[in-house]
Amino acid sequence: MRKTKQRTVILDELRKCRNHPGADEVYARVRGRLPRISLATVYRNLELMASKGLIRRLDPGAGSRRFDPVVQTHGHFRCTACGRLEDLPFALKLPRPDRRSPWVRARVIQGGQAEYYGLCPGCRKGNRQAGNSPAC
Amino acid sequence: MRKTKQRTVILDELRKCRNHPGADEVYARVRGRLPRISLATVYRNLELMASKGLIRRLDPGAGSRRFDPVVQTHGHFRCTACGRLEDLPFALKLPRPDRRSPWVRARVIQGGQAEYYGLCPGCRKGNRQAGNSPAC
DNA sequence: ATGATTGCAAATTATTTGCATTTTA
DNA sequence: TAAAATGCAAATAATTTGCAATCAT
Repeated sequence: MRKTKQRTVILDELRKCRNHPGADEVYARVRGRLPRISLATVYRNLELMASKGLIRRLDPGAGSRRFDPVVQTHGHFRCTACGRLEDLPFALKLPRPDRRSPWVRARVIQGGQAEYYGLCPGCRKGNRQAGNSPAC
Repeated sequence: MRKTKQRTVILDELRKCRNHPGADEVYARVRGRLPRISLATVYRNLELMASKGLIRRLDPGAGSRRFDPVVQTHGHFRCTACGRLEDLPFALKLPRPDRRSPWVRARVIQGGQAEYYGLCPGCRKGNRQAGNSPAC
């Protein structure tokens, strides 16, 4: 991974941000220092740095918004290779935020969700293609 | 909320799915029973039912993929009104999955993440617009 | 009858890709 | 000087919206 001006500034701006910004916001900030940078470069570098473990990508790596018929809170497992999302076979609950805390009192906590990620049985074995067995 | 054939079938198909499908997959399944349904109807109904608490929407409600300069696992809080994503001011860690479990042994668990969601201080007070104070 | 809901098509938004041109190591 | 990275524009995806027609209450 070569050191480029763009990469350096993107990482630097992201680090200055308390925001967990999206690519569009990083782009806006970086443009203040590198007016000729392109949005594609920002996308490419964020993904690259995330894949190298230099930064962290939140939200699903690919695909679309998912829906769950089960409303009750429960944990999930997401395959980073094929995108499959499944229920955990064991209970996983987040601690209820302490209502005494000023931070908590300043907002309305409606709920929470947690997920593990990694490779599902199929992708672990090598056939790591998106859309592995739709399995309904 | 009126009872329509489309709505009924969408919910029914979602419930038959162990998949946590996206709108596109629900659409594909529903079309088997209602060939003339439109994708827009599927999107509208999934969002509507989620807003009514009939089903659950996973993944961010709006906006784009987010990045975090801090690689170390930590929890987040997401505002459902303005989309703001912030770090929790307290530690939140998921239990390490039990390696004895066959389910766990069948996959590679790379990590996990957890978030609470609700209303941030600004949106709680009523000025619930997307993009409230970029705050960097 | 009235307002909610639909289908369709077009519009947005988010992200990715092809390719000729730099740039870094 | 070869491979990697960039900018630009065009291509995909994913999601939303306007609107006239239809349906549920």
